[in-house]
Amino acid sequence: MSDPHTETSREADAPAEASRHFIRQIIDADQASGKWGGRVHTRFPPEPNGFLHIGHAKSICLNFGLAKEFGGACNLRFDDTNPVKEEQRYVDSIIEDIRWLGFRWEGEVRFASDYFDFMYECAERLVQDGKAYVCDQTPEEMRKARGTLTEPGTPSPGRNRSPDENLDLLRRMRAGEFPDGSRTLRAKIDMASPNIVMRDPVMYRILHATHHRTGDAWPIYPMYDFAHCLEDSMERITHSICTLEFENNRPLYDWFLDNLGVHHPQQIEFARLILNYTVMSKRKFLELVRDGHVMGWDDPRMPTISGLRRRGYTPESIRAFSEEVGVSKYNSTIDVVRLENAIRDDLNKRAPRRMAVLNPVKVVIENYPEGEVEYLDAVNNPEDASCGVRGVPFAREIYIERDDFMEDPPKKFFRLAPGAEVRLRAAYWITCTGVVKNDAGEIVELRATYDPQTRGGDNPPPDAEGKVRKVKGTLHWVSAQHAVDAEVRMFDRLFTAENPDKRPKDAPEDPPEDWDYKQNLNPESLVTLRGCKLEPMLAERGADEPEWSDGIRRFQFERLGYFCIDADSKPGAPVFNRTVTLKDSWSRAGGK
RNA sequence: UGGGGAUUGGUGUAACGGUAGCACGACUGACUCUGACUCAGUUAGUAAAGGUUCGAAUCCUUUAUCCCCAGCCA
Repeated sequence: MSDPHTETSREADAPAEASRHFIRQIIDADQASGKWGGRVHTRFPPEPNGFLHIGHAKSICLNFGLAKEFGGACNLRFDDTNPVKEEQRYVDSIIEDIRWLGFRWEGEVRFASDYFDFMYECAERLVQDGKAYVCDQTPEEMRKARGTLTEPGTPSPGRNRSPDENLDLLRRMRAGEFPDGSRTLRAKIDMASPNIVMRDPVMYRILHATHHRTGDAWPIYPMYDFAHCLEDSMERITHSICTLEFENNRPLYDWFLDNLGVHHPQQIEFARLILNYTVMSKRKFLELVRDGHVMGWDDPRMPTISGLRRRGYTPESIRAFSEEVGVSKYNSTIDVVRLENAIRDDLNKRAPRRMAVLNPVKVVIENYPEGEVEYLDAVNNPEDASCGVRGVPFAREIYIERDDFMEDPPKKFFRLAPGAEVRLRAAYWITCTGVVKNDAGEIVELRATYDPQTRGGDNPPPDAEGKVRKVKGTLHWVSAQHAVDAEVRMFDRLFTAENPDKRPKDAPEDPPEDWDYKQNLNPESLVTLRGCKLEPMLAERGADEPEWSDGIRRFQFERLGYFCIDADSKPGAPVFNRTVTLKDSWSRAGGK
């Protein structure tokens, strides 16, 4: 039962040593004062109008994580108050993503639409109390009457209607008597408030739309500000955690809750996650998918949870990342290398090593007997001895990486070159003895000799003077006759600019409307390699290959990076996705 | 120009009137059958100016900069 994956997942969270960020401190204080009777009840309230992204993952980890940490509970509740934008398929994908991230919610999945009756009752009560009224203004009229940031608004004519008249009108709205957009129900607060949110906000709008759950039962739908606080209240949420932009709305929630005299959760705002080299809005995701810049919402280049999953990210790495970036009210930008680092860190410990040659060049080992094959033991994971070894076939003809050979190498090039000796990982030391080129001058084959005394990659015995020969470089390789062909998709960041939304200074001036973030798309974000050569173990699941909790098979291709098997794979035609490269101080130093 | 938030090394985040710490990055070096991992070391910060105090990142005043709000979206 002690499979290495559950162990790692426990380590990945480690809230005990985690920093006491400001929300933890608030809860600490509440627990100390007994404010909620020791209760901690949070919720994650997505709108089912798109796929979840890494920013949501941070919120999910926060809400579910806090509940777990304080022995409380966290609800999953869909904020489905706008039927024209919401769909069941989004509900399904969101549920899948949260489960995949490893979180379980309290009770059943909840929906704002479950509370529509209650919300409506609340609305009638506010009308009866003279605190809400039906407004007949058109959207344009309402906008003009709202005033500006510096000027107060002017009251709607409907503002002084009697409660009885308002109640009658509201009931007729609810009965479906009026066309879309003809009337609204508004809270009677303060048209001169410096906080525009408080200038008689709309509570209900008329919308004859079919809702994905309530069907045609309702011709009116509550607005977010009115609905959301009541949903939290209904569920007796203690800590209602949301992003910074809702800070302005908090006084309005307070107003609704206090005037209704219902359970009043504490709202706490934190800064949403911003990552560089990517975009993070549903509108842009939709656009990238629609225009074919990516293959879909789950394209491995997308920062969606489904995209990261397909890319090969593990739930553990995303949870660790979320914890590591912290929680504050400062609008900071996180470097994507932090995310890449999180997945490297996890996969380094857990991913079995395999050898794969992506850009192959053949090497013929001239002094190795023709027709002979031997199986050499290769370590599956140097980080975890319990993973054991596997047999890798070796023969006279092998493939190595084209980049691992240079005819005229610079200093400090530890790989293969004419006359140079290198180690083949887990196999023999070879020395390059020749280069075969075609008429175009391209290298088509390398010739080499091997040293039988280095079998397994070991150092050869000392020579007559007691000196031991050494090599600096170790190359990965694959036996030509045993190699399995594969397609490998090399993903890179989707945008070349740190902030894709920012117009570069050298962008053409006119017409300025012509420029948008898509100009920053990275044309090389996907490079598909075909005819890659894999060691045979990669073609089938080996006995020594661990089972991943989500069924996705992930590997380290030695010296290259981490890769996973894509769902596009077919029997005999495997497709791998590159999750992330290994850190490479050679190329960083300008080696390549 | 109204209101609401925010500002600590390159990046992110602690310190809550008493030694500015941690992580990531970068740079050195060690180790190495992955130029990976690991290990050791170096680097660099309180937005500005005043004030209170024995003592200020922390309290006060002023300034600067950034973010959010004028949907019948959430």
